[in-house]
Amino acid sequence: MIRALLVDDHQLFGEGVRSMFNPNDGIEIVKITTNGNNVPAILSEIEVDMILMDISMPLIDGVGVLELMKKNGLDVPVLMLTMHQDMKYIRRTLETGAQGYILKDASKSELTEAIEKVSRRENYFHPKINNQIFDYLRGNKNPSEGNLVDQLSDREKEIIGCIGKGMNSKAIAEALFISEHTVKTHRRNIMHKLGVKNTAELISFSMEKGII
Amino acid sequence: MIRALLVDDHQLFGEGVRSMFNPNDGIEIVKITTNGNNVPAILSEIEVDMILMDISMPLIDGVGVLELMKKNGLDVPVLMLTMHQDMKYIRRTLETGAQGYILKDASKSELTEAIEKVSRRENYFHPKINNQIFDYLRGNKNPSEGNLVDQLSDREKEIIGCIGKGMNSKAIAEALFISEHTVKTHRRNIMHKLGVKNTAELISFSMEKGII
DNA sequence: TGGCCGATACCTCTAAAGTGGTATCGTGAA
DNA sequence: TTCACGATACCACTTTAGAGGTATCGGCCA
Repeated sequence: MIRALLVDDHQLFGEGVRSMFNPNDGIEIVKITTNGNNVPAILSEIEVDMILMDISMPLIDGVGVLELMKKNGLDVPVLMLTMHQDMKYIRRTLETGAQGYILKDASKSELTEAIEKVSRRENYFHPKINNQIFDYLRGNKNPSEGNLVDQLSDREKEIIGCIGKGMNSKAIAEALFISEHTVKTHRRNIMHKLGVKNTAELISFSMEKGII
Repeated sequence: MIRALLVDDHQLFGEGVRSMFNPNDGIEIVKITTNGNNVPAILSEIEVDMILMDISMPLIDGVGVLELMKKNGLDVPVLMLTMHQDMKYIRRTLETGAQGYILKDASKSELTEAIEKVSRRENYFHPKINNQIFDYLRGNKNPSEGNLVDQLSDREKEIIGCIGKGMNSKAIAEALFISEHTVKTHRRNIMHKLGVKNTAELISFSMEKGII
């Protein structure tokens, strides 16, 4: 019997997955938490063979929980649960070292297979995200290609956020304690990186990609 | 026993919800489909008391399915399943006439209550979305306040769409066969109606509200 | 029929965005 | 220890957006 901890902020999804497995599946969700910050505490109390973890959560995201676990020296294999919208994070999470990735629209049999593999510390990647993995590996060899969004620095994303709020370059400069010139340079670099012509396209692109 | 049809592109979520209900809950998911286009065909084959429907789906979204049902004269109460990200669509879907709305992070008991109410053709609104509903109703009674979006004419929405694509006033003018002056007047009127300062805020507001 | 409003159009002027450069500094990777 | 890169800063210039007006025309509704 594989004992699994489920970390997901969607109660409905969590309880659904739990009741999906019956004893003869060889898998049991022994605990569900909606707050990733509780993971270290839970792991010190109960023993699990693997963790099923949602990537996008409000309080702390899946990557954050992974980092938290690393910091506390907790070594439990993790299967990340992602939605299509999270695809953009996959590269980030690959570096943090999850054991596998599966899409939330996978079937029960796929999930079962994934849980089994991950609990044995084998890697599992859902077929649909293979392209992302491939892009990532290729991107490492040739960073000039690949994901536009990941080319943005944190500062640049911060600037985009300000622009989206309707702030002009001067207001952004004052808010971030930098010169207006610097803000304009950032804007230019951002637009160049994302391949957009103007502010309107920048914002609509950024919102579509989930940068803001 | 309430017989329900579940429409959701996330297989895992669907199967999870299905196995969450056992016979003594009084609810049974008799069928799951990941493609909303199949709903009319399914309804002609099997009889259900209500439909649980995800809003955001790739092939056809929840609102589209509702419209499709209306067109085919199918009158089955629908409970919409929404995620936080879908909140912006709620106003749009209210007009299409779903019977209730529940968030995907609701608990099993909340879902049970919602399904029971909707199957009896009572309305159910999850507490977290009450504000949205309230805004909507207030907007209807007093159009000068509240609902900013509905003050926009179709032409104005069309202009917003063009701006979001990164087109400047000149390009929009050429595309719509009108003068650049006219486009600028529209832009000004739109910004005034929505109470935004600049293009960036216009686009981010419009995308949040689901205008584009 | 008279008034309201949306779509159209024009003028002028200022502010802001966008484009072309260059350059320094610190940090982290090769 | 170079070398690359992100964050910072500045200059000069063109284009566009934004704000102030005014005005015509056609449809809809009371």
